[in-house]
Amino acid sequence: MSAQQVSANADQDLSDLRYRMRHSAAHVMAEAVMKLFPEAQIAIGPPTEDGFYYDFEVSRPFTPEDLEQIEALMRETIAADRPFRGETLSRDHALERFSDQKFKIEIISDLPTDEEITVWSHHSWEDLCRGGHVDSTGKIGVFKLLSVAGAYWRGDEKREMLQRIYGTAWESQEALDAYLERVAEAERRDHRRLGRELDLFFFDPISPASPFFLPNGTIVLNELIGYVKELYGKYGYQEVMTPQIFNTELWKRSGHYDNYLDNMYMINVDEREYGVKPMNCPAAAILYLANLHSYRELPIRYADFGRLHRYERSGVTHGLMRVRSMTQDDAHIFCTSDQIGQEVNSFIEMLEEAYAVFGFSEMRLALSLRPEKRVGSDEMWDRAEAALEEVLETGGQDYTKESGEGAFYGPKIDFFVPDALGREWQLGTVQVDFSLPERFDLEYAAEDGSRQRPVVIHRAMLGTLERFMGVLIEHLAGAFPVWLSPVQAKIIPIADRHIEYGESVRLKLVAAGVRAEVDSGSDRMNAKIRAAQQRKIPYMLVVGDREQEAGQVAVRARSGGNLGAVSVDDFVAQITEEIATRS
RNA sequence: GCCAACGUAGCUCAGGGGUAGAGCAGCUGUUUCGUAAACAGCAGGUCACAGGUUCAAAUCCUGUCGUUGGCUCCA
Repeated sequence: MSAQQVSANADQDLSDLRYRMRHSAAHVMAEAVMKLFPEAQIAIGPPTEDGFYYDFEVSRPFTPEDLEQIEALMRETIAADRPFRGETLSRDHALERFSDQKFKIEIISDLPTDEEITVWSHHSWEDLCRGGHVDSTGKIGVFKLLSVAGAYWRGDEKREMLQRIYGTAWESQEALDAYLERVAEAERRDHRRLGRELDLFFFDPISPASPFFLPNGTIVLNELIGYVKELYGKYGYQEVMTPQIFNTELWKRSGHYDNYLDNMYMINVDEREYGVKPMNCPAAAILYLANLHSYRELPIRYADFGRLHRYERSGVTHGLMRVRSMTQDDAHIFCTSDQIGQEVNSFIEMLEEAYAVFGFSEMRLALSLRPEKRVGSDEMWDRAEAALEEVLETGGQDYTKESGEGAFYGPKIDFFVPDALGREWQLGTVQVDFSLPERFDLEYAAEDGSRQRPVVIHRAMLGTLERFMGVLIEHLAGAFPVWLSPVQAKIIPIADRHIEYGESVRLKLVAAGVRAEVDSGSDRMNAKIRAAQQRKIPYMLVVGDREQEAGQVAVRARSGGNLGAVSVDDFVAQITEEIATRS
């Protein structure tokens, strides 16, 4: 066996141990809850990525004091080191055993009749469970209860709201501490905190869930857009601009009025009803209709950075990650069905080029296939799904197929990237649409002179730019590469007599297109350096007598350390190169 | 939308029926300094908002708004 295999096996053993510990901890927690709340109805309690939870129906919500008591009881059970035992029961026997537990009865009743029913117990407490436990409660390791949250029974918002207790369990105190440290680090990377600290954006209740971008944040956003536009030049897109508000007629035609009205902001003016756009696609269709199109023109790629507004239910918004006012690097490609493959391929190529620049390596791809409720013929779906799948297969990317998850109008590929806490967010997406061309009666003149229906591909590369910026901030912990940094170089005069020289350095940098500022305050150099470090400014240029004398700047990098003095011209050349190459 | 917690100065937070507090940031002055915090002073508040209880409410109660953690949702 190779060393690699040994370590792979060790990883497997450890994750298996954690699974069993956490699953066991959930049982022990449920036992403790039942002791304190004998009337509790217990639902389910699985292990998770970092811990475990268990859902309960109780007469009142759990308090922090309850959690302490539950923890104390759990410690007793763990200290008593009760062995876990499994047994197989008949269906009737199981129903009888859990006769006062309505959720368990529902689970048993829903099991296929030929399924074996197993019960796992430690000491006198038992739970319906397919198994996967440590040998005894003493082997549960180090655990901690974390929080209480509401959760619907069976994830259905029409069913009972249960109380879920989250906990975490690890094989050692060190592993638990490391986990808690990871959580603390994630908090330090939280884009909402960094957004305030770096003066990027803020929120105000006057427009809930809608970010206000300060000058610094606007620079980052505009740099992102500038980069996307650069790629658009290379990949053959044309930018367009479309209105913000449309007569309801448009939304009825596009299907949004029937399918998306709950998420739209509606306006009544002159006794007519208008909708603020939540998506750009219908406007793209109107643009397409403005002219007759020949097959020779296709594919037509219209890029639209229009601002969108969606009413998101309260409780689902989250910093920049889920907002009500947003901009996407959205585009609509009008092409023949034969061109779907190459268009999707070219899009993914562009996306990978861009994501590599941002250092997103943990991307996940999902291919979402036809849902039950859909438009278009089976033959069209066959072709579109096959086209997307072929692109993924030939591209060699890992991806998961998610059946039934496609949009009603066509299949799609989504690109997910995790935030600081490991929660995944969809950024890029590419979606084939058979519906829009039908609804808007889009046509092109084919080679034989006949009128044909084009296909529309909706695609967003960075996706919603607000969300992209949020994920990017967490990914970089706020330390933007030079090209994205709001301030690229901070000039730090050591004493007041160096301000004038510092200003001359600034002018040279600004002339070269560099965002540079002079810190002309009366703080000591050390304090100015500290302030610049905290702002995560990539370069600090210290100027004192020596530099002024020699026409130099003493360069300090954000990453720490004095890089020594170089001539102003050399520094300008170096930083402009770094900006131009987005390195 | 649902369950829960939270909302005090620009930020981070203390205070919890009887005069509104700290640190950082800001402003003013002094200091002019060589690679992560000089010193002093000043200013800063409808304690989210609206009702109620009380002699008295930032504090207790109710409602509203917002935020956070989950759940549900997410073309």
